[in-house]
Amino acid sequence: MNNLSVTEKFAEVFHHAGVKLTHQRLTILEETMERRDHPSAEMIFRSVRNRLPTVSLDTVYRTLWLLDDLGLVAALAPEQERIRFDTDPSPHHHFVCTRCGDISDFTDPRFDRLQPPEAVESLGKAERVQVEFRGLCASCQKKPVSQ
Amino acid sequence: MNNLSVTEKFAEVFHHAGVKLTHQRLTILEETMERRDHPSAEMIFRSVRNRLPTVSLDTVYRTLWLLDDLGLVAALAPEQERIRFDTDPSPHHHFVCTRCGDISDFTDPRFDRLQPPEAVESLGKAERVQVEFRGLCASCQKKPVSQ
DNA sequence: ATCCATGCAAAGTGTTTGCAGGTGG
DNA sequence: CCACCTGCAAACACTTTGCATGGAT
Repeated sequence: MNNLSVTEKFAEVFHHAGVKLTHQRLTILEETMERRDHPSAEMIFRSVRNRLPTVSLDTVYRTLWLLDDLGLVAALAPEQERIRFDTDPSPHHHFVCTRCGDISDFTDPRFDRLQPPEAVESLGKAERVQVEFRGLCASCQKKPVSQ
Repeated sequence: MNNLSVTEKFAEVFHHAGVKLTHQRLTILEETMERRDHPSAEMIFRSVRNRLPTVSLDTVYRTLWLLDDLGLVAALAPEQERIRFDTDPSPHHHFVCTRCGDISDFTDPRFDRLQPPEAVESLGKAERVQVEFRGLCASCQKKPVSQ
């Protein structure tokens, strides 16, 4: 019964946003939500294809960005963003704008001293810690609706 | 005199790594280190081109990855890594392997409650915080020298 | 003199877009 | 039934690679 209510919740989110819940989208959503790694579009594409052999990669991309818009998944980099380099070797932290992708630095000694919890010890050897706040940057807040 | 010693320090790092400090590399390094934004390869390419009109984009790429290897800059995504999606809507944090790029989740209520310092308030409206530990994951530690 | 690095061009990869036909609400 | 969505293919953008020349130690 939990399954049912989860699907219903999805349906409601879709309905509220005024987008159609096609069976491609539902399949992509299901395959996506059941993962606990951090899959690329390609990885999701492969698992969706097992259930829906005719689905296309571009539909997976479009659907993932849709889910990102709806807040059901979180993209780990803003759309169309390419690799960037951090040129500041001293310890600092980031504020990332979820709309324009701009990354700003700030410093806070409290954060520099954060120690990895036990859970991390088993994952690997932590050499560096960085705190990331995400939200709308000042300049994107000023133009609320514009693209 | 500080300028001089900084350049000397670079020269020493290069020498110690057994790579040549060509004037292309020095120019790229200088243009890179003087930025405090988070430039893409293309952005660095444009500023280097002002001083060195014949430099090619692929040299900039190769040099940036070299600087990353030397620890002089930090790439904000592992090499060849494409966009990934976080499918877990609940609050959690990341351990990122700097070699293979694998992202693992862990939870820690202490981190969920971190408040943005004043410096962040002026940058934008923080909606979410995520702590990221970086280092070698357990499986990469086991194969220390491998490709 | 030798090896490494560069520039060029082409290939490669991941991602987006235009369009015609199909489908959900 | 109409607008939205899909699949296909082509376009696109960013990044990497092969190779021959040039340059540094």
